[in-house]
Amino acid sequence: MRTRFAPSPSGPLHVGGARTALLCWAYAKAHGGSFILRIEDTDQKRSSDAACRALMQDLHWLGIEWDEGPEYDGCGGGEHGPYFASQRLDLYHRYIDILLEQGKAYRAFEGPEQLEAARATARAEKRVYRYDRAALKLDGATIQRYLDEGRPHVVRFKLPNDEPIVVRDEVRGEVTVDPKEMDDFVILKADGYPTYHLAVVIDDELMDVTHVIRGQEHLYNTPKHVLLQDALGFRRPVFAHLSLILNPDGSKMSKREKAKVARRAAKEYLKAKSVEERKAWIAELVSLDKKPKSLLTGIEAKHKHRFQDVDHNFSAREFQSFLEGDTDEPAIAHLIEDKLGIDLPEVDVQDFRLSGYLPEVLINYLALLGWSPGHDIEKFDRDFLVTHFDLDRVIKSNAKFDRAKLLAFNLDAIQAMSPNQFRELSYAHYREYHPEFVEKLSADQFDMLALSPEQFDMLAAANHSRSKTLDDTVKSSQFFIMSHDAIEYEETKGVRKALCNGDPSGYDHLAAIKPMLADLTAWTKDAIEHALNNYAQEHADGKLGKVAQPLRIAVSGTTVSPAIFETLAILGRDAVLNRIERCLSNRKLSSST
RNA sequence: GACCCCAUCGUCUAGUCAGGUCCAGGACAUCAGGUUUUCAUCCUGAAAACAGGGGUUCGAAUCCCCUUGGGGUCGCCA
Repeated sequence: MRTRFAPSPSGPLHVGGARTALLCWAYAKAHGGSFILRIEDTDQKRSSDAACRALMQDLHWLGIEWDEGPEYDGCGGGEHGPYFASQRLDLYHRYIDILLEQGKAYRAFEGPEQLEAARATARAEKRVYRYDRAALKLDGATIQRYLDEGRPHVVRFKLPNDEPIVVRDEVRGEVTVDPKEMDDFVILKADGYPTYHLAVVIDDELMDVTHVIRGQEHLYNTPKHVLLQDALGFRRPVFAHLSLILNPDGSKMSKREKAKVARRAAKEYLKAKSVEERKAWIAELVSLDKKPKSLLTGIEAKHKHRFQDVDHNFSAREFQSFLEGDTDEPAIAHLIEDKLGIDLPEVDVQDFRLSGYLPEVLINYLALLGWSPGHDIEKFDRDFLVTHFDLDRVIKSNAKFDRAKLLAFNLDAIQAMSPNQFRELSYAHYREYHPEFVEKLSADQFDMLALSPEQFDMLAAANHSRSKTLDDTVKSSQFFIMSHDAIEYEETKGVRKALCNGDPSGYDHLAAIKPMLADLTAWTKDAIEHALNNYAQEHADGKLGKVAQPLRIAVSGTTVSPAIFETLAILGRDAVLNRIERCLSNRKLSSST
């Protein structure tokens, strides 16, 4: 048995697509069959090589390996190629000719504008638009004349009769469709490319695909495919239509979700700004977008790893229309994300990869979102999927994507790692997606740090238990790599309480601890721990919190950091003393005002 | 709007096909306690659902019908 995933390479791989691919793969593997990747690049305008590569990268990252298809890092190959629809044009035309000859299809000369006008009229009259078969009534001489003139035209499939079409679907049972609900659909476009319907039917037949597993949005296409298969004398594969993945608000999961969040943040940010400031800000974003991605640094560097359809080069006007909600262009949303330092909801596989989710966790969660193994089992790996997956437990209803649950799964997986594993994965992640972080860690106060040394081990270890994603450390460790001057002390209740309350106050403790730390013979975690514990015992009723919190604030500016002993050890003595001093002088500043 | 699909805690689901063992089980989220040098973890506990209405049946979350709600499709996109 053979399954296939047949995406169009027109954008990043969406989690919905990833799940379809996953379940196709799992089904094939569970039944000892082959899984095929076929690129359905029949839309010349929207397809791109970059998108295709990105797609394969994402599938590969997820561990969904195709036995046949385009070759990529050990995947692909096979005897049924080519695996790009765009390279199979002659094949499609062969079948088009047959259909034409047998009168099962016909040429139609209406242009897109003409059809759109007819649709608009139908809409205005509250009618359902169906193609009126005008071209079918053309006589042979006219058709010949049009062809001689070189008029652009499409080929339409002629619906054979009025018999209801019954499609057997493995998850939904029998689905019956009245042909009156359909019309003579286009199978060959004016540019000579087939439509999806024709390509998919021919490719599935020629590639011996036995099981078609795809999203529910294709359910309504199935009768068309079945009709085509019958007309061409092809066998009918088994069909299974998966339910959809929805946003938390119930809408179909899409780029809209990102746009919504980015738009809200941008509006919030721009709210208090003057017209001039707004213009300047937008101009800056526009220029940022124009920069070649390879030159971006720092937080902008994330762009490099995020595949986007094209280099857009937005104008200020396009930006405006995004803000007004007229477009949901993800590239603009990401520009805002990077500029404002906000987090957009992940919807594409690459988003999750960049956010530091583990592929095996995403796979687990995605599988669970369309299938259930029963027996209250919900944590499982690839092998389990392959041994247990079957179509009979595929879920019929749509599911909302719950990022909180995914995060919880990711946390569990990270906590289950050995310290070594976590360190290695973290480092690989930083190097790939946060090179500036690694760079700074190895410079500045950490001049001793290169690749594996204790300092980094300590940082990883100190963050392991508090990480939900591989990215968490980067986010929460910024204070490590900041220059001392850049540390700003938060003006929050917690900070004030820890620093000012009590007698002695946090400031007093800091002042007392500073010389003690300066005199420490060895700057190690154990030595620091020993000294601070002793101090707390003698001067703070044994309450470590009394000294840990002021220290934490002094070195990080906030009340949150890894465990204090480790934090100080990683930071190094000079940095710690320097920052304590800064914090203390800040006291003088605030008390004088 | 037309056609089609779907319907158990806030969310994902088990249970539905073979009606009783289900005053409905698990997970995430939430809330309350506890552990902890902060955050995050971790531990304990609580609250939380068979969409509504009709049937069928001794008996229905499970079968049938209607209503309601949600989703999909209606492209020379896939």
